[in-house]
Amino acid sequence: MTRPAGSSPALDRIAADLTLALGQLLRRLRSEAHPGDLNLSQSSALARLEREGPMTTADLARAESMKPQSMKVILASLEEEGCVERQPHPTDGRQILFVLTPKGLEERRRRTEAKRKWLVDALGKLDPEEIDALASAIPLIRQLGDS
Amino acid sequence: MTRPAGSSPALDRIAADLTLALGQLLRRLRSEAHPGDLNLSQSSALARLEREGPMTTADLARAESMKPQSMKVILASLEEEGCVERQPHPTDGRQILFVLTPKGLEERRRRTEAKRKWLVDALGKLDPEEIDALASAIPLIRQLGDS
DNA sequence: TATTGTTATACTCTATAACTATA
DNA sequence: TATAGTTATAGAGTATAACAATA
Repeated sequence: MTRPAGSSPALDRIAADLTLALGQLLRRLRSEAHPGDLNLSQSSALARLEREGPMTTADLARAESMKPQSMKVILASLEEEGCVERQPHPTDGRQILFVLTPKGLEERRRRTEAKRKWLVDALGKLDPEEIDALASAIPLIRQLGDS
Repeated sequence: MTRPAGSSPALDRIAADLTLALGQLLRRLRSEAHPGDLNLSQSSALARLEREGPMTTADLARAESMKPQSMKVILASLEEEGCVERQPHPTDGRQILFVLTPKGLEERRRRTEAKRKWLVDALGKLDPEEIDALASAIPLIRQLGDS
């Protein structure tokens, strides 16, 4: 937006700067959460179940760059609160599909509200072109995470 | 870049998408670290000392959105490895300034290398315009974190 | 008394290792 | 035997609370 294409600093520098900016924003976001709010991993898992439909622990773990044992803990907490439910796998008796419940959909909205509100306020302080530049970068960040 | 200004989706949607994308990239980055590598908080603290010069625990904690007690743990680990050193405050006997050492500079480079390399590779898969769009967004992400 | 830093303790998130059950 | 899931345990990272020292 503000800089012509081709004049990008070296990838090295971008990588370092992105890492630092990312870490800081995440710590800041976490510090804005209310007690009882969902953490990033929980809301990310719910969001993925909403986007992609029922998934197994192992598939969710892979998608979220986690070990299955770690994802199990997250799913157990979500299950206990009624945000997800188990569903037997149609053909493979070993596998268990997890499904997002209507309550899960609602809880995700409600218990990420404080972080969302803080971030929306922070975004509101940017210029429209800056917001647009940031919005354009989001799919790219997601693409990096999927690499 | 690819979308004219003014057509941004609601800030709400941007906030939610950004949060998810950041969380995923963070988990992915962490999973690429080698044993013994610095974590995001440690390297971020070192980077800040490099940029801004000697700082106190309390100032660093504020800047990094942490409690002073938490920052103390991070500084203690860095001090033990010789990455930072204490320096008495010239006028206030209560305060202790932390200074980046030459070794700290070198360790930060060396022990963030795996994460950096993975991210540089991932960036390399993007188009030049996409890299440029991402680079433009980094100062904005940093600005959000400072809000 | 207000502020800087420290100590002690606990909680959250994620990992490794060992085990069970189905394929 | 390979794979999905579970259980148990441990580690990293950060928080809260109580304390000490200087201002």
